[in-house]
Amino acid sequence: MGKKLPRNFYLQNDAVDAAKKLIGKEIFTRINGETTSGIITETEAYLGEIDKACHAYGGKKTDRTEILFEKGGKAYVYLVYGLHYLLNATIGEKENPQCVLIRSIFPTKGIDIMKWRRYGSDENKDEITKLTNGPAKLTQALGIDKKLYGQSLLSRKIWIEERLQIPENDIVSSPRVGIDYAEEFKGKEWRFVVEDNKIEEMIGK
DNA sequence: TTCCCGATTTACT
DNA sequence: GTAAATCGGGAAA
Repeated sequence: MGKKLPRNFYLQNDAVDAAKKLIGKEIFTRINGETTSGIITETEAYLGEIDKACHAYGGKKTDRTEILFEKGGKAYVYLVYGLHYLLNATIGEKENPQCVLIRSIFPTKGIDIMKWRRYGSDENKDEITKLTNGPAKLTQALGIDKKLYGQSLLSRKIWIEERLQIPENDIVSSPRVGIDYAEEFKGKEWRFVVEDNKIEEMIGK
């Protein structure tokens, strides 16, 4: 079993570094006694007050964003397009509202449970990676919704563990997705991806 | 109180 | 390739 990431990991004041380091870690939820997990394969960094793509840009504190301003290591969950919940890990000391969006995971534990949550049955025969290869897909599979807003990432409901050491060369950076409004920040390569087949090689599937 | 539109997914043509 | 689904945050009025 892996080791839970310590509080200190989330207190660094550099979401870009944190986003890179979260690649290859394993995220778990335990909802209604059912444990599900996956290895993180895609992340994006949101750099807080200075970042026009970040919800806390300009220090904007609202009911939705207030958790970003607390000490790092919490789940920032919010609804997009009226339909989908997205999950972020908050990063930084108090009053430093950075975060990392988890955009894709490689399913590991509780795969049948995740299939039920996504498809309403465990019969689906799509490639396993399709189960959780999107920011809203993985929240649905992991059973994450508004109830986990603000939940500590060192809790029993949701947490992240050490897992794979991904070689630097296997992590590809690119511009973030869906933030064209962010002007000079839209080109920043603050998105990090490792290919699914690298994960498969490393865990021997 | 009204109005606009989004850090997406899925099912169409 | 385009469009529908569907909620609520937050700015404007």
